[in-house]
Amino acid sequence: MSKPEDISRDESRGYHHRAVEREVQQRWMKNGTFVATEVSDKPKFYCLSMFPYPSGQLHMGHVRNYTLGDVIGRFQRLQGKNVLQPMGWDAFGLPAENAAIKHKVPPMKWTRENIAYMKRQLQALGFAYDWSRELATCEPEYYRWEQWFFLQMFRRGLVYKKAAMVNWDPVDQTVLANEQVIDGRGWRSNALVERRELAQWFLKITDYAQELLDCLDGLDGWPEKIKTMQRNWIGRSEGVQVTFPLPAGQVYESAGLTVYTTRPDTLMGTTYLAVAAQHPLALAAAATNSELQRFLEECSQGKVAEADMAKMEKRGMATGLVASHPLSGEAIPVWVANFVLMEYGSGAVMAVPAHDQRDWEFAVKYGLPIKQVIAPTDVSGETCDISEQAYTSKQGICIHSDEFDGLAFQQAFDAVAEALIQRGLGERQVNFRLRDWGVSRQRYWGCPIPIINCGQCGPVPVPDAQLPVELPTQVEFEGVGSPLKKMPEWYQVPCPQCGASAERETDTFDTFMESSWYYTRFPASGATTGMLDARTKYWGQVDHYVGGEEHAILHLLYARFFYKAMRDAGLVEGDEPFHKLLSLGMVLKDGAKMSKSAGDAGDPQHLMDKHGADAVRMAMMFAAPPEQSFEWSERGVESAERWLRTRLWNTVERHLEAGQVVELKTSTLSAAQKDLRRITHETLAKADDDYGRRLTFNTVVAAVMALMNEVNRFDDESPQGRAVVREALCAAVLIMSPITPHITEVLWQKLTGEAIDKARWLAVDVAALTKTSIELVVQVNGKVRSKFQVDMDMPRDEVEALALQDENVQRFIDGKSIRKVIYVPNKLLNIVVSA
RNA sequence: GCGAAAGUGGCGGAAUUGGUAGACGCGCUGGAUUUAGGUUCCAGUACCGCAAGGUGUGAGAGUUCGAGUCUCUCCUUUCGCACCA
Repeated sequence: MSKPEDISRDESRGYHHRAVEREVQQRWMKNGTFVATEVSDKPKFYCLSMFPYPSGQLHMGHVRNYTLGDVIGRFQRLQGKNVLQPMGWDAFGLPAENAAIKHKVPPMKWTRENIAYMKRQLQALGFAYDWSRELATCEPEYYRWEQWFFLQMFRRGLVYKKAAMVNWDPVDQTVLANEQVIDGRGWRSNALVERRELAQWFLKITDYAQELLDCLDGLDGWPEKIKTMQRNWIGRSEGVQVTFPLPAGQVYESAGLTVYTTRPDTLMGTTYLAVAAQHPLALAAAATNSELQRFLEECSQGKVAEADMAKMEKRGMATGLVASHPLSGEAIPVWVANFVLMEYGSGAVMAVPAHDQRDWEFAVKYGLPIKQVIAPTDVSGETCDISEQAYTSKQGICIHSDEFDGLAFQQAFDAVAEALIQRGLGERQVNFRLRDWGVSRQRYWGCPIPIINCGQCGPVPVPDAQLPVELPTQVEFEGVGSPLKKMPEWYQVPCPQCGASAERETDTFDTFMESSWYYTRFPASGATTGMLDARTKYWGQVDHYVGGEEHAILHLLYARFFYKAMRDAGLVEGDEPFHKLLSLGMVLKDGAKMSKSAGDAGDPQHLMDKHGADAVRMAMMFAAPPEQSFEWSERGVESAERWLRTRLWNTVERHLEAGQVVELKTSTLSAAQKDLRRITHETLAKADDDYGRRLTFNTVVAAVMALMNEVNRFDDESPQGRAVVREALCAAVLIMSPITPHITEVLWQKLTGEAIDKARWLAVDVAALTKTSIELVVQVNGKVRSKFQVDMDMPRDEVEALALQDENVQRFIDGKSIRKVIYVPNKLLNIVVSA
């Protein structure tokens, strides 16, 4: 047997990642190995990783994301599935504009160059993508269908324009969606967000709020965490809309003031009403009250982000108006309060200070009455002291509420609602926290909104025949605002309806639009006569979607909404776009998230050059389970390369050098041979489960390492010994192949003479898993005192007798009486003795 | 404040159904090979203890023959939400 060091020093036979990876990647490209077709008798498997923004170069977060996706896709190939794994580019977005301003590079050129570089990196990492389906969202042949579908939604009443208070990012000079505002700051610029009023296009995602909520229950393949976050975001609540009549003759002439409450059981405790500063009633009252006018200005025009309002002191002012209680007729004063949101409900609330903490604080501050109408029951054991804080629990019964006294929450809810309905002053209502999706952005580098604004006809859709509305790529950048607004040659067009001179929308879409439907376009790649085609039906739902947990709400909610809208337009089948979702933790470096927003990007290129793509992929998979965030350490890559070279490659080489291998005869194996064979098949079974069900690839690597340790310990050059080793090596290579596809492709060829593409996952030989003897653990009072080998399925009394003879066991039971003995067959015997 | 998840050696992590805690790897220690460094190979490596043995999964209780795993209280960290009426 040759010594290992001989192999590692032999330049011609040793593992050289560069040569191996280049050769294998060229073979894949030449053979079109990963080009997917719709003609197959295998079950389809659509495996998708969230496409990247082409920022310039890959970072370690990309490497993790795409390796995990690739491992899943390649494992499914081995399982005999017809796998589609496409890749594309989420190519619109702010960094291209920033680069244009900074380096005087046109955004299209900058973006295409980045794509070219990052594509080479992805190819060097050996991902099994069908590159024939590559797409970039900034190309007109992609976004023309986005414009087309937007107009479909427009015709179906899912699109509207309104002047709205928007989150204005003063640094990026753009509008942000609520989801893009984090702690009052822009999600990308981190600038303090201001409030501004602009005319905006909106998509009616709220039409689908209930369905988006309900369908979450059916998404068994999604992490509970993500579903919870979406549920909270949608924020469904059940309540009652109550109208407080307004006596005539006041400055605000209206029959009543409508509020929304989830606690109609506390209606009798209402002591004042509060409206938002933007509420029409407040504006009317302010018209004759300059003090109030100043207060409203402070509330609305103060550059205050919504999220900051939470920390603000509660402030308010009486409007002078008085409403009457819908049931008791009592006079109820109307106040303006800065904590009431115009955007939610009706922009007005009934204040019940005894049972709502905000109302309580406000009432205490302004000396408003506090009337308790709910009392804790004796059973609940709760106490309340209204002078200290509000009693907000629903565990209690009504008091001081006339005919409702004694009712519990749900009874009181129903009874009050019924009383209001009968008087025509209320109705049951379901409310959502979710708001419609504002999709207009005052940016250049995005998909143009296909609308022409005509002075006569209003907003007119661009006719389908004129799509796409192409974004001009020859533009001047001055740094602030959109260049489109300075290009009359582009925006001045005749109205498609009346022919009068009109202007194009110069706003572009939120880039979340592109990523809301790209997964349906890969199957229909290149279709020129429609957004999608029959191939979309073949590939259907994405079977496994892989991406960062930071997209839990934004992207995943929009994509679900789009899919339902596409379904209702007859474009796709099914209700949900993503069957299973793998939500990745982040790759951290010195505590910072490794992604585009965090500066230091952690370019994997030098690691790939030095240690090879397989080593980088393996180190990434071995570091931690997918859902967990972890701090990246480059040391693991060196160690992965060492393992691939010394433990895997050299061991296979050594085995092959020793010559031919005879057929394995499982019936005549020695005990040691059976042991190795058992470990081989245990490893296969574990890898199968970890890859397919648990999605823990770190433990797959660990199991193969343990198997190879066994192979290296196994010293048996007999024909059957070598046959058992051959089987172990084949298993190790095959199991590793989704993670390290290059080296394993070469080794598989060497071991079997066949291409690994033709290989199927090895079947576990159940017979090989059986043991003839096991190590039995003997405990005394739960502490391990002895271990010995016994025959499998040895009867209890024999095991017990053996245990009681054991010297060490005797020491611990000596002089004590045995109270009971627990026997777990083939595992453990616990002798319980008294002191 | 509310909600969710997580706390295991020097480090990353394993322990899947309540049954031997620390798999696998990194690092470290010793040895071999080497002119030397590196590479590679072998051995050791939770803590205390010469040993027998004892202790040990954030802290404390509980259930159990037996708890990293289940229950309760608390602490810490991370993430999400945050005047949503």
